Amino acid sequence: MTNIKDIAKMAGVSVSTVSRVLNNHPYVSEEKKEAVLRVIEGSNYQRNINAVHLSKGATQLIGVVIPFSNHPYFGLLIEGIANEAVKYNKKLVLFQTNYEENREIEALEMLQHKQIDALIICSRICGWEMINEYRSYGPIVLCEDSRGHNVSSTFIDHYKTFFKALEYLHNRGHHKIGYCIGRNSGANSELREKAYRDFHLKVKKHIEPKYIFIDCFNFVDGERVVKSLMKLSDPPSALLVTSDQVAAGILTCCKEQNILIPNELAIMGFDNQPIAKMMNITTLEIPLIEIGKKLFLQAIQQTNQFHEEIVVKLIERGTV
Amino acid sequence: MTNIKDIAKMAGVSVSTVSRVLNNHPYVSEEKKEAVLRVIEGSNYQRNINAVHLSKGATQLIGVVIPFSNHPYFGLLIEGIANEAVKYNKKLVLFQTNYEENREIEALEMLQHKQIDALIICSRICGWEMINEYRSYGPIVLCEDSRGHNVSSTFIDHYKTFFKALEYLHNRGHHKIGYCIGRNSGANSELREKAYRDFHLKVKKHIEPKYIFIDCFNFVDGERVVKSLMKLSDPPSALLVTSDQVAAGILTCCKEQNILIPNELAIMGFDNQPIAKMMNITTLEIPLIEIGKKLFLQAIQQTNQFHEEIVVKLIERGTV
DNA sequence: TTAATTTATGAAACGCGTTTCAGAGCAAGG
DNA sequence: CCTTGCTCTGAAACGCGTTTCATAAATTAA
Repeated sequence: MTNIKDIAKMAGVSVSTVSRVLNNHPYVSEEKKEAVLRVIEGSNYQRNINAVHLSKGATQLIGVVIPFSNHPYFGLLIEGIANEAVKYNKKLVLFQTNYEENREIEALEMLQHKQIDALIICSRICGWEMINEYRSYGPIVLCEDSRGHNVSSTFIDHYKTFFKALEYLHNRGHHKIGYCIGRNSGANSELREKAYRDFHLKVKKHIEPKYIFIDCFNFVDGERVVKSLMKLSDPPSALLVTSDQVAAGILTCCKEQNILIPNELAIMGFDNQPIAKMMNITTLEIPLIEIGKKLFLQAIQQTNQFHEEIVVKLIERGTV
Repeated sequence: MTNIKDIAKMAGVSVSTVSRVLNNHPYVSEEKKEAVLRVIEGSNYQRNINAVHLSKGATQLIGVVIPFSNHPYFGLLIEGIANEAVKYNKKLVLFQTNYEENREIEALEMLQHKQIDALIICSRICGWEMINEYRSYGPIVLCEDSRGHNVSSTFIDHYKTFFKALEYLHNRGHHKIGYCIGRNSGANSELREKAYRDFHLKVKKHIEPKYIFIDCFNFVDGERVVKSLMKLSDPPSALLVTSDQVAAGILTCCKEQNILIPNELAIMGFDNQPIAKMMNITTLEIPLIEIGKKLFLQAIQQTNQFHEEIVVKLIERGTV
C-alpha cells in the first residue's frame, strides 16, 4: 500500500505539499502540483480515509435514528434526508431502534465518539436529560418541537394541528370524535392527547376511552380498528387517524363492511401520502420529504440551533 | 481530552497494558487491570474511535445499497438487516441510490477506502465488471443470483418462480396473462421477462406487449394499471403483480370500478406482506426479513462466498 | 534440577493524513 | 531602498490506539 509519504518521495516534494494538492489548498506551484498528480495517477494510491477521519476529527457521516424502517412515514423522512445528504456528499448511518432506548443511546455514543458528525432523531424514546448529556458532542436535531431545549428541530405543532382538526370535524357536526395513534407515549402523542383533552373541555364533553385506538401504524391496523368500532354500541361518528396508511386501511375495511363513508363514519388522515390522494381521503398534509431535507440541513449547520415549524395544510377530500 | 497515553501515565503502566485492558486481552495482572480501570473511571477518558479504525483497518460499519427508502419491499429488507446488525454490534450505512449508478459507485468506493467493512447491494444498477473491480476490497453481498460471480448472495430464483406462477394461472384456465413490474431492466426483471417469454413459447402463444406494465412500485400505481386495463378491447384475464402493494392498489381500484375479482381479473401478488393477508390476495411469499438477515450474515462472513436460494411459497387466497 | 512453557509488561513500530509554524523568495507600495 | 505582504515549501507536531517483539519472571513438565 502506497501512502502519502511514498507519493511525496516519488514526486520529490514534502507530504505537506501532497496533502495540499489532495485537498486543493492554495499556494502550490503549478509544476509541483502536476508532479504530484502524475505520481498519484501512476501509482494506485488511495487515501486512507480513516487516517483522514482521525486527523480531522470528523467523518462526513450523519446518524439517523428511526424506530422502524418499514413504515412510509419514516421511509419518506429518510428519503428526504438522503436526497439532501447526496448533495452535500454526506453519508447516513441508520439506527433502527424499534423504540428500544439502548439503540438510541448507542447512536448518541457514536456522536460522542465522533464516529458520526451529527445525529438526527426522527422519533425519540429517551428523555431530555439524555439528549442534553450528549448535546455537547455534536449537533443533535429533532423532529419535534424542541424549543426551550438546546437542540435544533423541524417540527409540526401537533397540539395546534390536532385541535384544529377536531374543531373542523366538530364544525361539520361531529360530536363523537375518536382517534387512532401509533404510540400512546412519546412527545408528539402526548401533545395530541392534550389537544384532545383540552378540546373536550372546551366543548364540554367527556372523553370516551373506547374511541381511542393505539398501536395504529400500518394499513393492516385499520382492520382492527374497524372491527373494534363495529362492536361499540355507540360508535364515534368521526375518526382522526394519525397516518394515511391506517386511514386507508380503515376506509378499505369499511367499504367491505358496507359502512358508508363519510356518512356513517368520517375519516381524517394525516400526512397526505399518495394513497390518500388515490383513495380520496381528507387529510392533513405533512411534507415529510421537505421535513427530512430541513432536518438534514439543521444537522450540518454549524452555527446556533434553531427551530422551524412546518405548517400543516388541510386537504379536503371525500372522507369527511 | 485525555488519551490512552495519559491514562497509562496516571495508572503507572504502559500504553500497551492500557490497550490490553481496554480490549480484554489476556495476560494482564489483576492489580494492573484494576489500576487502569480505576483511572479510566476517574477521568472522562473516551477512546478515539477513529484512531481505532485507523489502527485496525476496520470500522464495524456495513453499507447497504437500496434504490428507495419509502418502499415496503426495501423497508422490510432493511428491517431484517438492521435487526441482525444489532446482534453483532455493527452499524449500517445507508446508500439510497434512486438507481443512479454514481451513488452505487460511491458505496463501492467507501468499501475500497475501508470506511465500511462490507457492502450489501439490495438492488443493483451497475454492471458485473464494476462489482468485480471492487470485490477485492471487502465482501460484497447481493440480493440476486450471483452464482458464477465472485460474491455471496441470498436470492430468489425469479425465473423459476415466475414460470411456476404463470403455469399456475394457466392451469386455472387463464390464457391471457399480463404482468406488472417495477423496473424493466435489472437482473431480476430480466429473468422474469425471460420466464414470461419462455412460457409463451411453451404454450405457443404470442406475447401481447399491452399486457405488460412497468414502473409499478406502490399502491397508487395500481390505479394507473387498472385505468390502462379498462382501455383495452381485449384485456388480460389474469395479472402477475410483482409487489403486493401494487396488487392491493389494483384490487382496490377494481372494486371501485366494479371489476369482479377473480372472475373478471385474477391477481397474483408477490411478497406476502401484511396487506396481502388483510385483502385476501393470492401471493407468492418472499420472506424479506429473513432474506435481510441472511444478507447481513453473509456480509460479515469472513470465509468464502456462498449462495443461498430462498424458496418461494405460493399462498392461495381469494384473488385467483 | 534443567528445559520448556506460560504469564506479564513495556518499548517501539505501525496505521496515515492534516495543519501549524517558520522561513525563503519575490512583488508591490511608499 | 525599505517595508509589507503575498506565495510557496517542508519539517515537525498532532490526532491515537493496536500489535509485534524482546525480555523478564514465574510455572510446569520432564
